[in-house]
Amino acid sequence: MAKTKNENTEQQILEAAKKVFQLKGMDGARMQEIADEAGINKAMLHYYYRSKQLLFEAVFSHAFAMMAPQLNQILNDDSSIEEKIRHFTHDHLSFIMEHPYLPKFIIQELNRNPDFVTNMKTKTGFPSIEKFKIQVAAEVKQGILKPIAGEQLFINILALNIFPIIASPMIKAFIRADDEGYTQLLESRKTEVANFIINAIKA
Amino acid sequence: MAKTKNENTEQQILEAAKKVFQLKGMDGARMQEIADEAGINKAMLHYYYRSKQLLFEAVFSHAFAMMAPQLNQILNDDSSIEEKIRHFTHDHLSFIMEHPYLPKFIIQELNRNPDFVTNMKTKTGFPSIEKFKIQVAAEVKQGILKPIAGEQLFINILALNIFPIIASPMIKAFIRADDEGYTQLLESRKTEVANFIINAIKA
DNA sequence: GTTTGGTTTAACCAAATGGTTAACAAAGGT
DNA sequence: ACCTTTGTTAACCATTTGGTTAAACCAAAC
Repeated sequence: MAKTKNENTEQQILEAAKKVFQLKGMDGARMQEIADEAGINKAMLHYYYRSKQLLFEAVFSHAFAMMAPQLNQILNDDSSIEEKIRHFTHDHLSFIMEHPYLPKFIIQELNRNPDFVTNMKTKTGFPSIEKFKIQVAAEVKQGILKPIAGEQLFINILALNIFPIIASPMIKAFIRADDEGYTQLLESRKTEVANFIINAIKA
Repeated sequence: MAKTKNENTEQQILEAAKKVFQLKGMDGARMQEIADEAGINKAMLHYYYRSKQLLFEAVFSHAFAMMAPQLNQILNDDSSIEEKIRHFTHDHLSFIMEHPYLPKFIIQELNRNPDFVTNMKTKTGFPSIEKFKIQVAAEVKQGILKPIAGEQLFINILALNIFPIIASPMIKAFIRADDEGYTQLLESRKTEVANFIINAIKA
């Protein structure tokens, strides 16, 4: 059997599909463009992935799988809330600065088809917020933190980290920054966001 | 001239286009669907708006025009930073809770075509952050606020308000809330977000 | 060296898409 | 009454879209 090229091709298709889907979204992506990007015939896409929908789901799952472990870091780690916040904001912002299309893509496509999240929840490794909520409640009771619900704190952390990435074109316009200036602004946030949050919640 | 229906029709088209474009985005929207939604013939869309692109731009401008005044409230009002934050977070979150598709739509389409923001910047009424920056610097110097750059504070305010709306499907999944539970969570944020921010920055 | 079975290609297809056209209807102005 | 302008419709059009097919290709098994 001819196996020389095949493992390669399937991977090449996935890489090309990631590129195109994450840049243009499901609706804006064209199978022909993915084929061109992969340097192969359009029929090959269907040979390996049957349909646009299935190829898209492969890409989406892959993208989601890259984000999930990051979240588990803050949700299920054993350090204190303050330590978690300092580590997570820094690491996570560094990560999405290098993959800005990941959160854009996931959030956009989840808005397009909210039912999609149902599939995700069944998958193993889907982040659970339970432990984090208990920990926050405990530290509030101990007087370490000002009263706050774990959900709200979690949302705030994500918001402060992710929003500047997904809304970058709009924010760039507001603050009149070029790409370099904006990168520098984000660079500052790697430490400033943690200070901001901790000031907000520390008793 | 036949005017009986016309003023009506053009508006009906715009309303239908808003609905469809804001729900599905430029790429996902179909001219036929907009025509159906408006209860008219597809040719009428082109009669009044020439092309999909121009109809889309009409919708986008309209959407942006609804958001801009809200931002000018926090950027150019004359009250103190603390007062601004309390008023803005409450009013703005109330507003986007009633129009959740507005920020989703604007951010999604700005990511699809970042050059689009250039057109917006030239329009009158495009929010400027200058006054806000000066005010923040002044209050920091007076010792009212902890040191923070105006841009960063502005980003944080927007992030805490807007992110929970645009990422709602994802967050709903994380915190395992149904629609009602999520609405309640957002309802709390109308006052909690202001407290959070003010705790973070007040000296 | 021929068979074998996965791989790759070019040509093809039906459906959908944005857009156009030509005819028609309604309304005013003269 | 007649003509012009504006609004509306149904039929049509070229192109693009995701998807299919049948034949060619090619490395290995026999």
